[in-house]
Amino acid sequence: MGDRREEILGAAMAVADERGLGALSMRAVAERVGVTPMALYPHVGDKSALLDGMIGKLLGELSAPLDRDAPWDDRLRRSAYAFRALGRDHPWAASLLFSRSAVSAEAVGTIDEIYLALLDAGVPDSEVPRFERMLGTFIVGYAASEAGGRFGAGARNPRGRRDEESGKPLPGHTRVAEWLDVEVDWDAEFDADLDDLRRMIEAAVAARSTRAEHG
Amino acid sequence: MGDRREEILGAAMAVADERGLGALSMRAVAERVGVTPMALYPHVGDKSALLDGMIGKLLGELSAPLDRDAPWDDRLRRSAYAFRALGRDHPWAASLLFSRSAVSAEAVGTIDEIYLALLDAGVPDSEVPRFERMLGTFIVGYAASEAGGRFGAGARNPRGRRDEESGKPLPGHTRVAEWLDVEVDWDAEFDADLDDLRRMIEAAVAARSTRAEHG
DNA sequence: ACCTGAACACCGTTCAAGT
DNA sequence: ACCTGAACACCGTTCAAGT
Repeated sequence: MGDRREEILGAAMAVADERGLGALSMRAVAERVGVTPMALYPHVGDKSALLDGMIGKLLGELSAPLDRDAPWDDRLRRSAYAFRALGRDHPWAASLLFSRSAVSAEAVGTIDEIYLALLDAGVPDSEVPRFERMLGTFIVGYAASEAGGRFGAGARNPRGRRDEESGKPLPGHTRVAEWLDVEVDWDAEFDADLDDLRRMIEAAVAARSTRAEHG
Repeated sequence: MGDRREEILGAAMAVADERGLGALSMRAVAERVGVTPMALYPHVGDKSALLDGMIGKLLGELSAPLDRDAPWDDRLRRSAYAFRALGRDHPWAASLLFSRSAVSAEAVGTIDEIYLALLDAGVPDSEVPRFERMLGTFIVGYAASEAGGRFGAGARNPRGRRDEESGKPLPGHTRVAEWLDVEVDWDAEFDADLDDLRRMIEAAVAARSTRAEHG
């Protein structure tokens, strides 16, 4: 039934993996399936729906590692890793994750894991959705930055202390110049960011309980 | 000289603003300028270069509000607002910000403001670039989520306590269910997120100075 | 129910030619 | 130096027709 659909989505993902999102045409997918372009439409809808289907399938395969006995921050970290790995294995997905809110529909299992981790951390119920959105924004953003090239090498350090074109002085760049030329370990940076976010969550919990005591 | 180029980039931005990125074709831009499609190429390069030029121009216009006497967190907040406003006024830009590392080249003034704010906050020089990337990832991600629909309404709360398709239980969703149906004030959420990030920065500074005392 | 083939209205980009 | 016009190799999607 949805068998052919699954085959088509798989073919589309393979095309995107191998040749990029720009080469993903209905015609290319059809050729890979061994069928005429028009034969795709009854199964996956038009191209926009095909893209939705692709990220849906991808997120559905994102297995949430249970292990509910592990500490909340380990579980959170594991979910973050899984997401980033997904963006690394399928760069075309990173940009799509922002535009298709279908995200939530299929990633609902992973989002539930994050809710549970935040609850275990002591985040009040009312704040859990916001923190999930915040962490999700950062994690998806990090994956998209890597995949898309926002963390471009070298481009960050304008040679010298002023912007070449405008001649405007750049005192901030000057002060941290020595740290702009170092090669960045993106795995380590992601870890450091997650550490800071974990501490942020702990601090939010602590602030809340302090307020409760004095209130 | 670059006069015509500027005119073309302006026309391209107008087309994208009015009719979306999907309707941005070389032909549409050319028509708006009152010229043949091929006349664009010497001035802005091919379509990929045109897109680079568009976000370059946009980011160049992002005026960094100086006011260097204001507290560091106010300045940081103002930069964050400016960026989000940009994504709101030009939704097509949000997705492009991840893929084009040209970002940094033109936004270098704003990045310098953020460096200075972080330095004033007491962040050690070596950590400033990482925190800037982290904040930038979140801010651009937030703008992209809004523009692209990742923060989709309603889709977040699977009706009931289980995923309809798989039948898997969703205990996290169940516990926070009442907070998933409330209408979100995205301005307030952005403010709350920035507050938490500010506290995160303060905590990082405090942790560092404590370590220095005991070391 | 599922697929094909021809056709339509678009693309980005090339090339040779015009002034 | 700057632009045009015709052409090429693509797109997504329609429609009527085939089995």
